[in-house]
Amino acid sequence: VKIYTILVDALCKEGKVEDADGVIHFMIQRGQHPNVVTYTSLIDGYCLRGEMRKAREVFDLMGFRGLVPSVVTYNSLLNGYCKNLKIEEALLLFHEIIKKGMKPNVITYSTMLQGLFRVGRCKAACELFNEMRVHNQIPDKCTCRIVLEGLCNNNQVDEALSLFHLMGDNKLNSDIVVYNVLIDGASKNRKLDIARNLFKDLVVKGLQPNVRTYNVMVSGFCREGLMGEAKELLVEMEESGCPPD
RNA sequence: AAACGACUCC
Repeated sequence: VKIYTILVDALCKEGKVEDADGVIHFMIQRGQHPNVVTYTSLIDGYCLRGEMRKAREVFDLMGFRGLVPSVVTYNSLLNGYCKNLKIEEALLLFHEIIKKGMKPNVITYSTMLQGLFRVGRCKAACELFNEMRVHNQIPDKCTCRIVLEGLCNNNQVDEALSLFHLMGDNKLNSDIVVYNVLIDGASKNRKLDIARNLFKDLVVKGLQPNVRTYNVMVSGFCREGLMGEAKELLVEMEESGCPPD
């Protein structure tokens, strides 16, 4: 079952969901019954393609077959709803997890947070962000990135920055991805001065800008028509051993 | 642990 499941998962990740479904039928014929992990992989496959109806069918089918969805199963389906902006379904599912007596984990919360931010429901997102600590789910780097990006995408760069500073002296400060998120957020909100400061700041902290950092800065400059500065950065990329892609 | 969340452009 394990080896078949690995196959199902790999096929799903390549978008070959119908092949994966075929493998599952084959498994059943052979008396090798798919388990929760197998079905979860298939659900994730459908979600990645935005086929939420099919994903839901598989989810329900699991139930009929007497399998109990795990928190990962819920997370996969939740992610599908969030990515496809079906926020009401996502919220329903989120509450269903709790009703079933399961414990949402940090990934559940992060996924839900991202969904709320994507539809512009910042207030609800921030409340959820507070609520997760109450339930002893400690936000990790990934959660923080989602929240900061969510704020930036909703024209709340200043709030994102003060939150970033509040989060202070932990691992976030040495996370280049967080800087990428903030720099991109600032420049998209036409606050290039802030972006420039963040860029300086990360260098001061001894962080190495990566290709994405530069891409974000360069497009920021271009957006404002500052082609000179954009070119300077391209040169800097070559010099610092990080050639443009 | 065989399954889930994160950064630019596309």
